[in-house]
Amino acid sequence: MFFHIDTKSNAPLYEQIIQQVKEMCAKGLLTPDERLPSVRELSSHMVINPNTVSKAYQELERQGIIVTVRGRGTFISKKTDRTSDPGRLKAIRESLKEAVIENYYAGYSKKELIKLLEEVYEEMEGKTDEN
Amino acid sequence: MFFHIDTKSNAPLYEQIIQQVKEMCAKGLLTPDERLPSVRELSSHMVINPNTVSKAYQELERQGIIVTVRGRGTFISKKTDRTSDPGRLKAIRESLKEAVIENYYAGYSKKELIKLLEEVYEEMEGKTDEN
DNA sequence: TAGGTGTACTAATATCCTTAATACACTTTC
DNA sequence: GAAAGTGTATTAAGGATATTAGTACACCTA
Repeated sequence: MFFHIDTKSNAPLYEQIIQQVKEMCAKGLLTPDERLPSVRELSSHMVINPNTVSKAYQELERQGIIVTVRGRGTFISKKTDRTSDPGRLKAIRESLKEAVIENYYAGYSKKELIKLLEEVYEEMEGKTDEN
Repeated sequence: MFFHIDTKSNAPLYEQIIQQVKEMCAKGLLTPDERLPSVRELSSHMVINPNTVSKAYQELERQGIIVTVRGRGTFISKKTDRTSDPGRLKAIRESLKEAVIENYYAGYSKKELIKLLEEVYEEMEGKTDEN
């Protein structure tokens, strides 16, 4: 239930934590109301500063991913549909756009790119085959 | 044939230039052997430092997107298939993974995500409908 | 009360981004 | 050859961000 640091990455530590929490939620490895490690616990385990962990948790709360309760800890939020949130849609399109550009330079076809997306999707969802 | 700065973005100026050059190549708005604006020309037009433009061009050359010729200028490289380049494939998967995670929070289905990818793809390629 | 929670604050350091000014090597044109 | 245009290299400075360190506070639970 902890995270790992990629020292080769240019991404800040607090963003690496954010990314991994979101990824684990999407994968179902973290479920609503589940408790995250405390700030001090996680910081000492990752050998980083408590402030850095706190910064990550605060940003996750700002995004609605987690909820913090003073004196008790931080917990995964209940998932609410946000299909009407234009910001989320824009973020998806932005990521897909980057993928399409990289795909252009890689030289794969449109079909192959879609197949790749399906692969990544199934790795994430654990091969549930609805829709 | 110039680029625009998004002051709201946290992305560094030189990365915004890189992104836009790659996007224009993928869209076919920049073609092989076409000449880019000179470092001084672009920097004065964008009202930024020549060093910043130079940094963007050097990174683009490192990625094989452009070629610089001393005393002549910088030009778009000929496109070569890189389907065997594992780095490119990894970059694509990474972008797709981010899209899938965002898609999880947005609450769209797998079908809808694939449809979104097709939309973005066609916006890029100008609706050529092969494969 | 004791120990665990998240939070706030100030200070210091390191790294990155950007600008500035100058100089050099190369190519093309006249 | 001279002039003007190319990309590049260098040093210096300022600003923003990321990270660490140390301390203190407010809250909850046992």
